[in-house]
Amino acid sequence: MHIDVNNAFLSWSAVYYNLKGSKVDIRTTYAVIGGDEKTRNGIVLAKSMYAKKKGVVTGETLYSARKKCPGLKTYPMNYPFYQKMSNKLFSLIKSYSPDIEIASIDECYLDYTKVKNIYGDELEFAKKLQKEIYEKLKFTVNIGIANNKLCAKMASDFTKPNKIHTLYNYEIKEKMWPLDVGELFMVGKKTAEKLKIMNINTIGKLANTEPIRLYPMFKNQAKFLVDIANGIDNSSVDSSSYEAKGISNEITLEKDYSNYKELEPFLLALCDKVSLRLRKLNKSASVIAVILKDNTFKRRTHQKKLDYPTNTTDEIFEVAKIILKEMQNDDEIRLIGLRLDDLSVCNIRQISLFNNSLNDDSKLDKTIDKLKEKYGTNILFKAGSVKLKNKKE
DNA sequence: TCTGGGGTCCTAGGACCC
DNA sequence: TCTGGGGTCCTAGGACCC
Repeated sequence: MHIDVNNAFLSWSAVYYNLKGSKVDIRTTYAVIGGDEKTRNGIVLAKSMYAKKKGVVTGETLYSARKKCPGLKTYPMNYPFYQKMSNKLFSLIKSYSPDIEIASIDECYLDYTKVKNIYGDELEFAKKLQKEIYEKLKFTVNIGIANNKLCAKMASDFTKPNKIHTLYNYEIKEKMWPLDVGELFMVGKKTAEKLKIMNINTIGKLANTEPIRLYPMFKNQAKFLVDIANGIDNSSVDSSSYEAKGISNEITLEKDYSNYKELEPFLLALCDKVSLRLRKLNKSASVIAVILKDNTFKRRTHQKKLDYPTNTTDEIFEVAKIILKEMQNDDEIRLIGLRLDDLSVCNIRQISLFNNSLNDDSKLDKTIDKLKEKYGTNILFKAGSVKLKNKKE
């Protein structure tokens, strides 16, 4: 089964406002959860069914959404509350089976095969679960039931909200093949465009294409694409706890910068923020990457692999500065980001790359981390950095 | 008041090694 | 007398997801 929260951010904000005593349920109004336009974050993150009916789509600018839907109300994102609701949802589902794979903040897979002999018919169980989620947590979910994860995921997406759909192997032809090829999970915009050029417009058409025909355009992806169009997926529900492979933070700047020196304070703030997250995970990173987006929205990344993993703010910043310098050109920079990869639990201390002394920044970092935990992340920040707004810790 | 932020995985090319 | 084959690691970019 694939369990998916309907309009997650919007539903959860609706729950939040209702808990705060609001008489209005924003799910029944023309509403979106949107970024802040003043900080150049003005896009739609989630929409109500009403707004959707007016043609509002996720990812579009608030400006464009308002043109489609006059009177549209926008509400800010409340990530800490979303995380709480997410945890409650998964705890509830886990009370029936530990065999769940959390796919994102608002969706998970449940391996029902292993508990079917306890709870019985899957459709009946899904109905009960859906009802219980609504009664206890006050939001609706879609549930997809199928023989594998891919088909369950496809099924949960059929019609919304508050629906249960099945997509058993024998139903693939009838229920999935007529759909537009772009609807297929893992077929994004670019792939759909290429397939349509080849006159492959539906999932069914893709399912009945010889992989060899796709090979020139898709190389090793060819067989995969035909497989998923046939509903073939042998992956299992992986309930092992999630471990990040890399962590990053990025910020859209309040204006474009062409002077790279002026970007350094932002870079330092990012190093501070990401390395704090890294230390909270008790990990070190050995790949440091800087991400830049220019005013034409083109992204560039550069990275460096270190000889030893590190998690100190200063070391990461020193490397990041070098990378930033190497990336310098005439671009007008709109966004800057920092990513740490190749994470390990290795805590072996090395002699700092940039100081000849054996100074131990890790002690300083630890002390600062503790202060931040106690008094809030904004209590202390590096003199050379700028204050970042806390969106997501 | 134009266009977020956080992730994963794959590919292709170059350096380097034997 | 003219140029292999196999392998790893690193980097940059692109595709996908929510």
